[in-house]
Amino acid sequence: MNLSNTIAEMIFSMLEEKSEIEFQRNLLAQDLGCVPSQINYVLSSRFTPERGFIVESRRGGGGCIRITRINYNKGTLTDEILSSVGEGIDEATVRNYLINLIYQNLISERDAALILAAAGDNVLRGLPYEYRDRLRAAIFKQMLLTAVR
Amino acid sequence: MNLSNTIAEMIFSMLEEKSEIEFQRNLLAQDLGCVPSQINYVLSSRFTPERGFIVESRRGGGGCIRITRINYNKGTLTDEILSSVGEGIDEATVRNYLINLIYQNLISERDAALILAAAGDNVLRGLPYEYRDRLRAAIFKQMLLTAVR
DNA sequence: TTTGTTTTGACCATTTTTGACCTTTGAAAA
DNA sequence: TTTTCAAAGGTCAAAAATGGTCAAAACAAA
Repeated sequence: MNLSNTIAEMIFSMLEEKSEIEFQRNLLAQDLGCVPSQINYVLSSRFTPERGFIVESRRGGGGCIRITRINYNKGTLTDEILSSVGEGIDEATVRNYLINLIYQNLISERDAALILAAAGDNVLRGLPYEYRDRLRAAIFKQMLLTAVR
Repeated sequence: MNLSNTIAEMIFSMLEEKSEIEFQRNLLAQDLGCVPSQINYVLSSRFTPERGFIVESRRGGGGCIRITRINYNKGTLTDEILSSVGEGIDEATVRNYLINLIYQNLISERDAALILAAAGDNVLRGLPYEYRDRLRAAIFKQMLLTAVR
């Protein structure tokens, strides 16, 4: 077993009790005997939106990292969307997903409108082509998680 | 929790009773066990116009600091935000506006969470620096319009 | 061997904390 | 009335406290 898995398991188990935890990166790294940046590696490789986690952080004095585990039922549309939307997605596909999500009562029409406001071409057209669908995917996943929370 | 947040909370709670308070910087600093200039730091980082506060002060003997909550007429805040957010905006400023909007009951905490999910650095960090704040402004405005509609 | 994952560390960014030095104001002294 | 000075508050930059990024090196899997 490698270090990263150990760290991940430790964090998972913390998240089993509470769905939201907070810790200091440097302290945790010290406890685990690893360099601080390894914490980031574990977070970005395992605590992703695709797996239902929201990671936030604050720097500076009193800074910390917060991880929230979002509970959604396995096998639901939410689950499927999060795992199948990859690096990029276009607006039409987002719309289709939204229609489905509303139909299945997983999000409200209002939520859908907000998601489309942020992830629609209207706003993203301001970006160079290469970034558009990638950013759209990131926004969509993050917002879906937040909405389903 | 850091000192600045503690100080901010103390001031917030004073402002809960009256919408206008006055105090002496040095006395407050002494009570809190911090250097006087830290009060200024808290004021300028948390009691900003974006959050709906006006800070005034008088030096010299009998001097003091006065903090007032801004009163908005219905709809004014939204208009004001929309017109004052220019080409770009950073995350801290968006957060400040959101706090104000929630306090004024113009949007729900849930809406604010959704807006931050889309307009936060978490997602926008994937963009080159030059596009970040510009896109954030676009997303924020578009979502705000959708949320208050 | 090739390719993907993990580990490390040097360097970067952000936020908070502190302290030295500056400005303004009112009142007492001249 | 003018001068002086103590009592406020303000500014700014350096230091401290956190967390983030990125690429190279080490390792593992195919």
